[in-house]
Amino acid sequence: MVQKRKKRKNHPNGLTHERILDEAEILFARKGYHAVSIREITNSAGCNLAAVNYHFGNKQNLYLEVFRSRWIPRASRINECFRQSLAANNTLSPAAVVQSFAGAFISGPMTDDERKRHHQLICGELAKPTEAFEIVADEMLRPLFKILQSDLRAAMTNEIEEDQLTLNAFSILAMVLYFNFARHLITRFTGAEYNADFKSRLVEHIVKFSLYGIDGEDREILK
Amino acid sequence: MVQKRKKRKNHPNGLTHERILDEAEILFARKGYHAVSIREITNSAGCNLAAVNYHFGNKQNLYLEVFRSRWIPRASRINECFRQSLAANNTLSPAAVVQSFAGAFISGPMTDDERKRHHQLICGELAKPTEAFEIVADEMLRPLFKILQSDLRAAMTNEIEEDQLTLNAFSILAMVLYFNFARHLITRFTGAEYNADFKSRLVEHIVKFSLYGIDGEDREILK
DNA sequence: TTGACATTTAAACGATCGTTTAATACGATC
DNA sequence: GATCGTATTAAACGATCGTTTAAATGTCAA
Repeated sequence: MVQKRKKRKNHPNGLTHERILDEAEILFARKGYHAVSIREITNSAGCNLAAVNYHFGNKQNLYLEVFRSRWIPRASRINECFRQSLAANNTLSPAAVVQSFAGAFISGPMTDDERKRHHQLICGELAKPTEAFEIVADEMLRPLFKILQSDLRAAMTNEIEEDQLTLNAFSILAMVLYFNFARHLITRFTGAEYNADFKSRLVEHIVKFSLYGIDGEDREILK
Repeated sequence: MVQKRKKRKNHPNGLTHERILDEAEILFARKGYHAVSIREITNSAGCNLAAVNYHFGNKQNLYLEVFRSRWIPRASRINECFRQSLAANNTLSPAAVVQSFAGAFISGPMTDDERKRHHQLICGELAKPTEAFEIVADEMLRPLFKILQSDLRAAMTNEIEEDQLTLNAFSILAMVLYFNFARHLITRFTGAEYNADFKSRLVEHIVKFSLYGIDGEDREILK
């Protein structure tokens, strides 16, 4: 259960411990916790069935470890991307905040496969929360949400109530999550591919909609 | 498997066939398809294990029947509520469209338990789509979405491109679904109860945000 | 009342689940 | 090369899964 100093000459790609986490994430993201068996994971990882219980104790803990060692670090990269993208602007406008936020999630620093896995995992937790949701909410969502809120407040010219600001931030988050989340609903209804063009259109739309609502089209945006 | 003319004097509350559907919906909504066993359902329904396979063939088909006989009719009530709420206005404004739409989903014609079940079921399908998603998308979401789109177009004064209109409708749908969907995320971050007051605030917010974005607070809305 | 059909029941099926065990293989240290 | 702790393995555990079967029961029509 503990590895201190040893290395194995071992498997073609990486340590068993890591291979299990990789395959577990892929399968949990694709099919959900209960639809994946330990045997399925260990077969994909090319190791023995008992390896999961040896390295992670049990299935539930493997699932949590996927979030701790895979999901959270990737979420940090999104946050960092948001932060840097916002810092790149010399003026702090609401448009810049929303654009940086949406861009970090929709275009972001990840490959498409990574992003898909990432959102499918959080999606499963939003749908049927387990203990993993505690990790995600406390370590990622709440800090991110606070930052979005304070950045928005700092960027806005006119006064706004705290409750109103919170709801606005939720609405922005709603669109960002939804456009990742309900991706196959959107492609089904529009026929649009989720390529670079469409994603930048989405970001642009979210910015406009967040600033001016459904009539946002006609106005100037990036000041 | 077939019932033509018979009636049983039977069980305290209703026919076995219906009791199974009721309990199945509750459990599928609460825990998800794979986390619920047939034995759990039949125990809750107070009937024999084999009743599910007798009445519905198998577990998967019971799940689909929950959507066909429970979810879809309730979704139709939401659509009807939206339609009537919109017809109650004498003028067709974008605000009226969004308000009717959001109101139908968030306040709507259902009890809170019903609405929770309803959204948890669709939520599971959005997260990990099964065959049930085909039913939901074709019989409910697509028609509803078309209506929202055409109502929006009819209500708007200035010209707008079709693609832009589609994205606007998606954004409205995003907020409506999200504020039901991520309910426990919102209560966790805001501490607000989902009571009648908060729900009407949500509807009001969605209307304002959809019309004027994050700066919507200061302007006149319902003309 | 009897025959035909619908429904319910108890029991068992084989398959697969998560987990455990005990033996073996390996790698670093002495 | 012997030793010790780590890692991997094959095998089995009991539990539970979805499904099936065959018998019992209930209900209506004749």
